[in-house]
Amino acid sequence: MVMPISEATIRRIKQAAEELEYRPNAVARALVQRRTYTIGLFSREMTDPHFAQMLEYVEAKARAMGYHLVVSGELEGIIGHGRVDGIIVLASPEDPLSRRIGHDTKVVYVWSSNQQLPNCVSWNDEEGSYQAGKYLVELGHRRIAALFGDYEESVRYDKAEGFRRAMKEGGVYWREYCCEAVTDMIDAGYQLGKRLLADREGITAIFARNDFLAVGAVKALQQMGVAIPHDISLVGYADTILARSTSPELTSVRTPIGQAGALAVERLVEALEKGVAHFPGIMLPTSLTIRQSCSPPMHAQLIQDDKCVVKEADLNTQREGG
Amino acid sequence: MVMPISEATIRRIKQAAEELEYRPNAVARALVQRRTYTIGLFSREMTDPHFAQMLEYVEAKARAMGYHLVVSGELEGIIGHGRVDGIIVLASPEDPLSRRIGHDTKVVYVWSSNQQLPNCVSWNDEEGSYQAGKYLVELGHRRIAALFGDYEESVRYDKAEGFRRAMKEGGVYWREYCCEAVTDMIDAGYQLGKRLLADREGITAIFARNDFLAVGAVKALQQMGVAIPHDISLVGYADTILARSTSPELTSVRTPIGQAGALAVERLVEALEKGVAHFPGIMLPTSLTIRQSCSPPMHAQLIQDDKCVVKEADLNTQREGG
DNA sequence: TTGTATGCGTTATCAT
DNA sequence: ATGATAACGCATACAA
Repeated sequence: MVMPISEATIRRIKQAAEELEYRPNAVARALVQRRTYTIGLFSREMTDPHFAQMLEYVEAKARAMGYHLVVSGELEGIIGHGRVDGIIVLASPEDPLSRRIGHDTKVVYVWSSNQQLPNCVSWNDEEGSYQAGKYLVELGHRRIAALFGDYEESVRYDKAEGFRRAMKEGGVYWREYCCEAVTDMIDAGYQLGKRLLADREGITAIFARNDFLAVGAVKALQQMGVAIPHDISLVGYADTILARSTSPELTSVRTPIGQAGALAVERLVEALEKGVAHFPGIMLPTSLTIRQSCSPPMHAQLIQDDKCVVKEADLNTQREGG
Repeated sequence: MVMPISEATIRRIKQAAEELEYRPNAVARALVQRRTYTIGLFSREMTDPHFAQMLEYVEAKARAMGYHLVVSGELEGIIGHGRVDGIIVLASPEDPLSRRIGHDTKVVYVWSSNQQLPNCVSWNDEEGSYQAGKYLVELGHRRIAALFGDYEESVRYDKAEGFRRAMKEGGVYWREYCCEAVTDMIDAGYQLGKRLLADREGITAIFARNDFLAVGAVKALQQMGVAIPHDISLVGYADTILARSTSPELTSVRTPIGQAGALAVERLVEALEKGVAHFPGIMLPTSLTIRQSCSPPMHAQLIQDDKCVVKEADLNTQREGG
């Protein structure tokens, strides 16, 4: 039974604590309370601007809720040792990596998904890519390229599917550009951009799977004297600082990663403090941050009909800029 | 006295531990050992690509040394509660903020400084800026602008001084561009770039205090049809991903922030495990990452100076590469 | 070699 | 309303 404590006593205690500069030892408290008030954040890529954006929100929200944040690039280090009360995992619950998390560990996943996954705060990259593709189609583009980079990354498939859906729905011609073993995304974008121009397919718009590829493509286009968006429009993905670094600045699909991170903290803490075992999952909308890298296709004469017949002369004109 | 333990016993114990899936409780260990094997990382700006680059190294090094990493944007949260064994502070030891750290807290600072400060892993932004300035002077530039952004940030002064030293030493004309209350560095760079062009002072090279300002300046230059580096050369600072995002890619002063972070972890752990109270401080060299945003001033007719007469023919030859 | 007691700093319980 | 005491899970020192 909890007894009320007199005002005077409270003051006295606080006074003494202040004078002695007493700070309760968090470790001892954690031991007896079985609560560390610490949450773990796992991520494979800390250098990614996308991650940095999220980290800021997660740290701020965790702090606001009275929790500390330990960051790690290795799962084993933070789980199973009573070091953290729960973890936020920047990976899909369906990722093989997630199998290494015991069912006793409270965890919230933050990742892209095309469906609501339990204990997962997500957004839909399929939808985001669809939005990008649809936007280009609605601007009037009839020959569109997608820069996907390497084949490996699983996230690519969602994006590829969304993009394809928009292309099919619009009934336009499209072409996908990939390459193997990408070590440098910007350079990959540059190489693919050059290949795209060399192919002379009369492409008037490009969708890039991420801002790195988009930025690389911008290099290729500008180097060949192709004007953005006049000659070719371009959409990036993730809306990182990179999208603001080119001129013109890039229209880019914005993923709600910051908000997702903050929500993940909220849900995790809720699970921790209210004993909620699972939550149904949250799907956050993606959006398109429209900047200056897209316009309707300006070479009206290039476009004869839906099938898009390109005149040789115009192509040459287009290449003169270099 | 330590007694040797038989091989058989060790195996037996390990076997049992494995079978029972025993994982020692880190909190209880921390309590009795008075060691949490956790270090704190304090930083004000987690979104900065500069920070992201450092985080990766700090986390990796800490993990490699058997330590965990808690990240916080607030100092008070991580110190004085026995939560961490020591902290790495991304600020100068001379920063007012550093006064809030008790002398009982093991701390290593990571920050720019023009002198070796105790318990501080640093690099010299004065030197870095000098290198950038000197590089431009040696390329033959005689009218150089510096983009400093806002007046407030203290780090600016080191950079300003280094730049000025190079200008004075080279005996060239220079001009500094600042603005007040910067909210968006890229935009500030853009605004300052436009102002610079409007001033029509015959500037042939620009030094920017950071990559954000540089990227903004690139926008302004390209928008006004000024060719980089043909008409104006440009040097950024920090060598972040932004420096690789423009075309041409930016020559940028590289600060050894990753290495500094790793070293900070090493020194901190050393202090923790060997009881080293202080270390004299480490000064790491800055360098210049040379890309394609700088060249000798190409407007030969503009430059009467005998130190740098460029022939028109050479200019044309040199431009072919682009 | 192996078992056992004590303490780490706090919270929670019980008795006063 | 307050003081004493037992856990929390582990490491260590000491006894067996």
